[in-house]
Amino acid sequence: MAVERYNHRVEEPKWQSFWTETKAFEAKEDVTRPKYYVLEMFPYPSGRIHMGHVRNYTMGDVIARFRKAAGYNVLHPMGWDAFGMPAENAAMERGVHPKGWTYDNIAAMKKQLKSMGLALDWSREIATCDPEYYQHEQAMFIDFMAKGLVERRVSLVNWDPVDMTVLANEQVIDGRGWRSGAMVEKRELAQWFLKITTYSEELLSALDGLDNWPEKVRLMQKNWIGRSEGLRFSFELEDAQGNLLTDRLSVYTTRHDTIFGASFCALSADHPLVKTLSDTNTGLNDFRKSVAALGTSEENIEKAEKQGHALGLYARHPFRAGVKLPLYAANFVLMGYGEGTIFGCPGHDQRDHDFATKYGLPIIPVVAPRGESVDVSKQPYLEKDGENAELINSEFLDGMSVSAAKAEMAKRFEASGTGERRVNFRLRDWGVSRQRYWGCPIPVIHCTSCGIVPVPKADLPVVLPEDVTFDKPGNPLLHHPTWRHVDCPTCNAKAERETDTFDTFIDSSWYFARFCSPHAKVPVDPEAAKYWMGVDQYIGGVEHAILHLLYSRFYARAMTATGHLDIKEPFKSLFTQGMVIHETYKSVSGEWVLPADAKQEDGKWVHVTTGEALTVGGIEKMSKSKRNVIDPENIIEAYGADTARWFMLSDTPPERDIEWTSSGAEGAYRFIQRIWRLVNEAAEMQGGAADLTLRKLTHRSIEAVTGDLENLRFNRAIARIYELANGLQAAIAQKSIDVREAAETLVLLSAPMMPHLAETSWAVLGHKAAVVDTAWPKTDPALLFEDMVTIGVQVNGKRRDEVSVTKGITQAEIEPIVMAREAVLRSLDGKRVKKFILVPDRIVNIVC
RNA sequence: GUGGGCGUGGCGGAAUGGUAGACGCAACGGACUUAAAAUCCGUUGGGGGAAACCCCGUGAGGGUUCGAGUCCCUCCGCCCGCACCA
Repeated sequence: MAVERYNHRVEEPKWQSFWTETKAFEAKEDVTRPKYYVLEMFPYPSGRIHMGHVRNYTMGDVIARFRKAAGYNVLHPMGWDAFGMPAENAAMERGVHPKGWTYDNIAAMKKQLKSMGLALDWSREIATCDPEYYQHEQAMFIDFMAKGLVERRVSLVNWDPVDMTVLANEQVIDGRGWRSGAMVEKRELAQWFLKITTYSEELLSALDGLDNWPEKVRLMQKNWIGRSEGLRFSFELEDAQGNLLTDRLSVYTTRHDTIFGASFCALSADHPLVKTLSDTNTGLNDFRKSVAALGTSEENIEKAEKQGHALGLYARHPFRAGVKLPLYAANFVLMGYGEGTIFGCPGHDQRDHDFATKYGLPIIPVVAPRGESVDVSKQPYLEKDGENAELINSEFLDGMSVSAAKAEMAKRFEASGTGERRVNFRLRDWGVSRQRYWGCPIPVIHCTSCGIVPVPKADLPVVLPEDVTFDKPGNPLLHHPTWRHVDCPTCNAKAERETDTFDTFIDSSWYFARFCSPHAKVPVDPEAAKYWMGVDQYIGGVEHAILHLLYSRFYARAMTATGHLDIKEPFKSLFTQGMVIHETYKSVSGEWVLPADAKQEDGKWVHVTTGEALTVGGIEKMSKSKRNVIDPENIIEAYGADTARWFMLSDTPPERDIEWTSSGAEGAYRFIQRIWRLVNEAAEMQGGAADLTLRKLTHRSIEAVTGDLENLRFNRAIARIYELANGLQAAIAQKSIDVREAAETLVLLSAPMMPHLAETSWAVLGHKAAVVDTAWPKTDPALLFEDMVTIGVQVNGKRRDEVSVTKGITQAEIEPIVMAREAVLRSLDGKRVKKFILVPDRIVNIVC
């Protein structure tokens, strides 16, 4: 009798309601049980989920369900990264209020996430735009201030002219704003900074302990922090007439060994000395402007020639009396690094070489391969360390290795008090002021007599006013008629609120900690955090490798320093999943065409309805502009959440990009129907004989799937489940085998991936308890043991035969068996055996 | 430029230095059906052969090893990060 098809439209909502009603995934602290905290990067409430969300949250969900079944007390929460520019853009474009827009989006996306059947603890839901949440952010900021982790200073900032706000260095990509894509300008503004550089050294060294982070992410953070060990020292300066000036020129270098090869000094166009000189030097002033106009984008840097402008001043060589190094303002020296100055050693640095060649400056070799000569006239010699190079033309350094010369030079500068060893970092402090409305208000007040006054904690939260307008550019908070006018908490005089809001990356830098105690009156309840933190498995996109993941590591330290947390590394294990990609097509006129409208005809791609020729545009990340987006809601409606989940996990390893294909989705759907048929057939079968082959397959499957899920190898786990299903199907066909264990195991092993089908199937198999309350299956070691093993037989490394032998067979035992094999004798062809190699239970290789 | 990753059938991809291509998709052949869909059975890296079986094969070339997709060297190609960092 044919079984009715599995109807996801009935079954999926049914089980989703069941899980909600039974509070199946609500987490409670229980110190008697091991905890497991699994977290996916929470979404920005854009309004609809996309396939990237489906993939991300499916992976986390499989881990959560698997760990729960395996006996862990699982915390798997969800929330909303709800502040940010798109809400304001919607307000400006459509006249809706950011708050209403955001909460509508949250409601819509929550409904969609629920339709995925995620094992989430919704009782812990948080939204960062909720004063319940951001009041704690404000309180912690005040604590950070007291701890010296906050600074307000006027600085050159990255100004995004489209979003009309400041961006952090991390948010400027190729000279453009990470969100708007507009060329970033430099502006001087008073800004709030979080002193992330306090932890430069620690954020770097602690990366070594993050064993379960991708090497790639650790390297990216390492390069971003950018530690270098060098020497800072200063030159005496003189004017064109040789008069000693009172100012000295401070430089930072990592190549102090090459000081005798110095032939010029270069200063950033933004260096204070250059600025001062340019006030009375129009040529220099023009040069400064041309450098500023060039920008720092990738193309510009590649094209830009080294350019300098002589300052008419000279630095006195510290070890060679009478040697004078001309000073230049140069376009390749950055003000933001070191001292904003360098001494140029053209013989051993590519940029310095370019510059010296252009301006006819001396190129003096001071390092050479040991015992050899070197020609640096055409290109610099770049040996930086090792013992195979020696110093030359360098007086007291001659003959030393590079490292020995550095040490000697550092010693001499330190002895004379004109320099010191210095560790330098590329990492800058985190500018967090944003001139936006839809963000967390910065809880300070500006008073003309008291200066900066933090808002007293009793007055928190500083709530965003809702009656704002978006009719003019800039910050609506600044335009609000009354909000910013307050009395100074200290002297009661008229004062003004800070109208900047926080960078939204602050919101996401501690939400994982808030999930431990989302309703606590303090930012984080210490007992709850002690139990749940850190996150055992964090999953998200690699695009957050630096921004979010570095800020969060800083925040954990800052919160620990202020007593809000007691853990320095928030994410024990990190996994960065690949993107969801899909084919693209373009019409002759250059418009993107929906993949559904493209078809192949005589090997050429044409439009389904118009017949117009199409070009294949490659398989790319799903994006609206390329019209290659597949809406998860449609897929879930048509095929069900289990199909979407199964597809996302099948075939492609989770760290790689996965291509969405309709055939793949249909394949997943067919497999669901197939399991359904197998389960129903198995449920109807009575008795039958135990079959050792099936039982061994069953237990090997448990073993393999368990290991694969522990290691996030979802695609392999799925391949194992297919094998078990194939074995079960073959056994059912025989009609005389007891298939119950195999069928039940199939259901339980696939349950983390296809939870709805698993629940229905489990009930069909006669179980009263739900799968979510059922333990992960256990292996029987006796069934994992194989007494026979098939071993390949090679002759001179080529496979010629295979033999089935008892496991653990010795060479003495197997040799006569193998040497009697016809295929082996034929391959040997009468030649004498030189060597007989047995790798136990693996392979035999006969060398002749 | 620099740091990292990757290169395996028509496709996605398996493979602790030990029988390359598990598993899936697609394709093809067959069964069932009036027919189609669904389902089931089978074939599917290339070449040779009636078959047994043989030869070739993991980007290219070399090396280490009894044995290399895996380790080492050189080269080619693709992808990602950073980018004038002194």
